[in-house]
Amino acid sequence: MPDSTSPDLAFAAHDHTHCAHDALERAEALTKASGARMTPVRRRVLEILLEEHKALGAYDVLARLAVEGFGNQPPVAYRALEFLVEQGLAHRIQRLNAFTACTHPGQDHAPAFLICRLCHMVAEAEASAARTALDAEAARAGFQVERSTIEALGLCPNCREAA
Amino acid sequence: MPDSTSPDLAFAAHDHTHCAHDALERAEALTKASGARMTPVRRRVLEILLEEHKALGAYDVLARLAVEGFGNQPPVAYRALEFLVEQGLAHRIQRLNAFTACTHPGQDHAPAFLICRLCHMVAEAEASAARTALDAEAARAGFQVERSTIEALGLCPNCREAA
DNA sequence: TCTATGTATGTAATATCATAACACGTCAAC
DNA sequence: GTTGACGTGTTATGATATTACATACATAGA
Ligand SMILES: [Zn+2]
Ligand SMILES: [Zn+2]
Ligand SMILES: [Zn+2]
Ligand SMILES: [Zn+2]
Repeated sequence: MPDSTSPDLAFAAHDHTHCAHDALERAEALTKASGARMTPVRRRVLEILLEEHKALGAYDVLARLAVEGFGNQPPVAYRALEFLVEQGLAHRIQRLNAFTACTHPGQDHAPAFLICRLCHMVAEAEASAARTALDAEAARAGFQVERSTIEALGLCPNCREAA
Repeated sequence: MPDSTSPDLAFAAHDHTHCAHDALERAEALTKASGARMTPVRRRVLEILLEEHKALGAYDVLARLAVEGFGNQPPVAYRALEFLVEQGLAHRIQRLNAFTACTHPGQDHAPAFLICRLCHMVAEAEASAARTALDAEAARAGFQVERSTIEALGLCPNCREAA
């Protein structure tokens, strides 16, 4: 996302090769800067997630890794995914038990996710207004929010038009 | 919730026996009115969920059912839970892969959930403001929201005070 | 009443998602 | 060159969820 006021690019036609390549470069730079180690497995998992704006299950990722000569046991995938999530390079989608590459690495953010129920594309959306409303409502009950999950299921612009 | 402007009772000290009994009665009335069949398994599952303001996994529910002479295979629990969710008598908490009894059956609602990370209590909170913000942000991306999940993890008033 | 129909329940088998525990390899610090 | 931190690989297991099929039960016609 170029800035916090324009909608996410994921659903729009775009040069995805560039989009993915760019995200990977930013990831390399970020990990280098933070001292985190971007190893071959981790890089490859990120590349796999970046292939499409969709969410992949850990076992889908694992299958891809396995045929490429990496380990083929679940922890191999889960650990790399966990690393990416910790580094803010990927997100976990609770609703799908799956993971998606972050489209704005480096911008500290807690987005909402827009999940198309037809084509399964996933986009990030600005969630600060929704979070503010949620935190306020929680506060009325004396509850202190630490993290929140905001995920929407529906129709992306493309599938909506097709229907 | 007495009305949509007061916070959820779940975290507050209250006569829970009455709270649960009342919810069960409303559930009976609602299903009767709608023609849905409140069978023994389904009623028992709702009673189990109503015992506490917490979320229970399907297998926890199943274990309880099994010792009481109901079936002891997963579909027994999952089907009853699915029924209750469809009827608006229970909710699924995505973050926990678990289910909780609805505290306002009959009021058509799509609440947010407040999940205490210490005592594991779950309360419902009014989510319309957050949803409105989310829908608006989604619309900017051309996305049409059909359902959304809003769940907050944090500290309930009791645990917050204790800490 | 009998029987047809839809719905609920029970069960077996399997699929899917996730983690614990331990062994081994690499690399940098000392 | 030993130590310690970290990453990877593997085994085993645990946790969550669904498919498929058989059986029981309610209720509505005939
Ligand atoms: Zn992101
Ligand atoms: Zn779509
Ligand atoms: Zn109560
Ligand atoms: Zn608490």
